[in-house]
Amino acid sequence: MTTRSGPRKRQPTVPLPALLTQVRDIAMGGLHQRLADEGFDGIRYVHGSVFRFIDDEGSRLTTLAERSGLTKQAISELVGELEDHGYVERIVDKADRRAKIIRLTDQGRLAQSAAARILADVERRWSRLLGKDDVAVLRRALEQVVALETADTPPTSATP
Amino acid sequence: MTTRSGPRKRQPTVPLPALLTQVRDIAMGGLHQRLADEGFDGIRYVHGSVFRFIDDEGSRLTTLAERSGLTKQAISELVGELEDHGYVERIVDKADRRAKIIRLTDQGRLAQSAAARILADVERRWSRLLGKDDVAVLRRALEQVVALETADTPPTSATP
DNA sequence: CACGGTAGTAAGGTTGCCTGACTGTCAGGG
DNA sequence: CCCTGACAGTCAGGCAACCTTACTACCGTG
Repeated sequence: MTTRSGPRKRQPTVPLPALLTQVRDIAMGGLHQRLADEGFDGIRYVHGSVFRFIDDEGSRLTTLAERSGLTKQAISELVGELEDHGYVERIVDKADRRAKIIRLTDQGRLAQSAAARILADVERRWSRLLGKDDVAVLRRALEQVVALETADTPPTSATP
Repeated sequence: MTTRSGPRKRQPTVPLPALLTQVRDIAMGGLHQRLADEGFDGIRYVHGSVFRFIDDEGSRLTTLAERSGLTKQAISELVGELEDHGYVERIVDKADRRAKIIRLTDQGRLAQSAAARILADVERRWSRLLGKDDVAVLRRALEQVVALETADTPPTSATP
């Protein structure tokens, strides 16, 4: 049975934050569904913080933490999981033996580009459904809000 | 120390889900900041699921759970917290003594309309910053995506 | 070469949910 | 009637995704 919503009173417009969350969940749901379909196993929403922020030559844990706005411990756990699934590897930095370079494996690179491709597909699909211009405006508007309203707020994780 | 992001390689465009999350967090942050400023104490993000879905005449726990997509237990805890802060009250339904009607107190109604007012302000502010039309398109696009992509997915919480 | 700073790890706590099991109440049929 | 299945809500316990505090190993500089 289909989640009866019952008769809503009040509530003329859906609050914007709720809309944003719903749309994000739709996009993320589609992304991870298709990643799983393509055989990329064990990738969870949160792992986006690694895939999104890692450099091609690899990055330090600390760097990933700074960029994602998470703590080193949080990132460390995510990296550990991705390592277990073979998407990244930790290699000791020979120039600074305190540090380890987190680097995508070949499989990791595949997953990363698959994710990018799928998200591009999602945007194209939406362009088809509601018009190319509207989706372009959507994206631009979101980017501008972030640019204008971010005095100095660290990014709140959020996966690709 | 302003969260040095370092030189990003790759990543031509910010992934859409990340943008959506960032914008939502900006809106929600502003909302709760201003609610706190206006003296509405103890309201947390998650409480939105109650304020958003409760009817003016009050609603049952089960109804709130269905509408929000959360479990009865989760909603129950949120309601308990709001009750502690005086925003809602649980009254036994005389027609069905299994049920309790969750109803906003006067203070709760104040908070609810303050939230609506503040969110409207946020949208107005963004209209000023990036053009009325763009924000209108933004909203419409989000609503359409939800409408078109939601076969039968229960709403994922998301606060007002 | 001592010492403050940085890279990463370890341990444990908090938040926001969930599942499963339970109590009390309702309503329809035997 | 009252019995039984369904429903409203609560209780207990668990898990995910974070966080803070505390530590060890290594770096570079004076």
